Amino acid sequence: MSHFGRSGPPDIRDTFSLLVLNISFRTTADDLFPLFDRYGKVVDVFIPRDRRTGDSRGFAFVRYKYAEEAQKAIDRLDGRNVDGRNIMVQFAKYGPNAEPIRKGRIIEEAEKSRERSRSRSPRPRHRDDNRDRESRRQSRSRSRERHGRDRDRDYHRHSRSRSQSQSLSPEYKDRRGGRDDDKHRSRSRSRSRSYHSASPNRCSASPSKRPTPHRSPADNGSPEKQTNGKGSPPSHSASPVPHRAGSRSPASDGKE
DNA sequence: GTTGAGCGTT
Repeated sequence: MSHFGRSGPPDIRDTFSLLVLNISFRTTADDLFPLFDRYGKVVDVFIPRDRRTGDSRGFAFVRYKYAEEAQKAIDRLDGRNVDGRNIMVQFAKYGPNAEPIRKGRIIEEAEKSRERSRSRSPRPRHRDDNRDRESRRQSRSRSRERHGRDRDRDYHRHSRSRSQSQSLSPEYKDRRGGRDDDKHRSRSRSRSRSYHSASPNRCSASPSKRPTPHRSPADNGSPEKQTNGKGSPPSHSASPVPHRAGSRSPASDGKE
């Protein structure tokens, strides 16, 4: 029972994946198994680890055999204090193979055909009510990236095209002299996490609305204006020598 | 020893 995630996925044919977030970094699958297993039949528990360090990322995946048990576990374990941290249990949105998951269950072709006219609603009894989930921590930490686990992906992204510089230095913004626009740009601090397959319903945005607002051509024409106008690159520093109170020289360094 | 948004492996 302690070999979760060591032999790969056992069988995700009809298993419901639950995503457990906000778990302690010390929490292991073995610790979550008894907690979730008491509410239903847990098929497997997996906690993604870091490739470099191998530490837990802070979230785990619990696969249930039945959705009803999974839902019960969510309602029971969601917001529960585990290892000193309030864990958040919810249905997984994406599958291990980048497959879309519906209510924690991987969408299969067979099921899609079945939706033609079969079960009206698998669970029409209750709806996802945001009772105390809304009380989840609003204060999102400013530091989304601690070590840079997305660094690998961003690294490649930068190589392709960094038209939209996510990290805009304040100095660079002053150079352009357009702070107002920056504010708007700062608003859309989307992580730009383009998944392989996004939900169609969510992508049903108006075509007229441009998802990627390009900056005004005027800004592009004169992205930066140097007061000197000489065209000196900003990389060059204007203050070469940081003279100190007693500018010591190698020639007269004999005395302190 | 630390961190704290999110979506997964043999």
